[in-house]
Amino acid sequence: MEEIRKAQLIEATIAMIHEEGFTNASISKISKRAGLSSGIVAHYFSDKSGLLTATQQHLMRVLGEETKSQLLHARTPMERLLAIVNSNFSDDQFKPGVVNVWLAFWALVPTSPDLARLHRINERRMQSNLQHALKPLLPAEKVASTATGLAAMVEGLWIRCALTKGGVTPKQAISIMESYINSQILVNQD
Amino acid sequence: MEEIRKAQLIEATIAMIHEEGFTNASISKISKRAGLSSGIVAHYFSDKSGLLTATQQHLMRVLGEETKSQLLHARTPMERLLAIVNSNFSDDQFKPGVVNVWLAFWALVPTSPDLARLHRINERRMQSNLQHALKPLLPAEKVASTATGLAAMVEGLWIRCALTKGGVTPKQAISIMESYINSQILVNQD
DNA sequence: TTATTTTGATTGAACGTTCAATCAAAATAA
DNA sequence: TTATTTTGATTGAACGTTCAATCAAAATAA
Repeated sequence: MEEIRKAQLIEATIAMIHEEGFTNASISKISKRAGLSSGIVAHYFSDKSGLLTATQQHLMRVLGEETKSQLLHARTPMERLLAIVNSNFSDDQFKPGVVNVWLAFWALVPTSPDLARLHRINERRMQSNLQHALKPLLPAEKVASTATGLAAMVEGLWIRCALTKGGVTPKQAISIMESYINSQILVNQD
Repeated sequence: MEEIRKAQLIEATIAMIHEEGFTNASISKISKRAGLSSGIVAHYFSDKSGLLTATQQHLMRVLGEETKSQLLHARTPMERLLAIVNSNFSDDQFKPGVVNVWLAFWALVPTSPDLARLHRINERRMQSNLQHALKPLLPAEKVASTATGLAAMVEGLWIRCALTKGGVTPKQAISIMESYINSQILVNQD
């Protein structure tokens, strides 16, 4: 029961943030949308910020599982890199509700220790995944900085895909990142 | 008088968003911080969203002037590229208030047509600046995509510098972007 | 004087939180 | 079995607070 309710409320939170924006997603609207009463949020998440933290945690878990599942089928280092990149640009990651929650999340990181913690976890996981995949492809001293550059590109291109309709498509974004990876490998081999 | 007051209020907005976060920056706190009364905001900006739009516009103008000024001293195409990159990573761009306003700005773009407009303007200016600088360095068909990739890296690395203390430094960020530029040039020349 | 700027009290809506009350289901007792 | 007790999920009204917006009045400038 508890897990069902939590899932309902998290889903309703994403939907409301999508429909009315982060600022207008109130507890009463969210709970009504979930078909539940307003008091239930306090019962399961103690307060509003608990609900928002849980919602972001949920999105990070979804992304993490998508990455893990794509990594399963990857055989070569290059396939592993593309698996990581692709999982960040899957359709799931561009559902409008998801986009708005991630953007609100970043905006709240500077003032919420809980969210700052989540942010750090997410960044480290990405960095570690990329470094592991890059290790066989680059000289040791280039691995970390290239991983950081690629992680930044993932973030920056994702934001552009998400915010600018009529701008870069996920397909173009992936090709730009492939070009970055390939040129870094090419330049560093000899 | 009007310009003085507007500047005071914008500065107070940035300060309050820094000190208490975007969510808690109310009109009364902002105006008190500026040493003025609460009604004055409506007088000069018509409403709160007008004040926020003007604040973001101000930050974009500051960044634009920083870029323009750095471009003045650039002689070669490569110097022009680095001027653009450097202006995005100057100390001014990492003042905590400035960081929080930019992050809140992105979060509000999906629900505010005014801010979406500002966002598009900013993105186009960056893209155009980068393309102009890259044109002499790359084959024509590579210019646009490399500019997009570089713009994304600027954004992504800036977020990392801003949000993750103890993470990437602006200096490292710039070196990562230089490496991207150089490898793209090298790979594409023959 | 007249026009402009500024104040700050006031309004009313919206919000997050709290909590006593409800109720179906499960556990226990007879 | 049937009756009673207990649990825990859930409700929804009430509370105090905060907020953006309004506006008449005061202050200031021209």
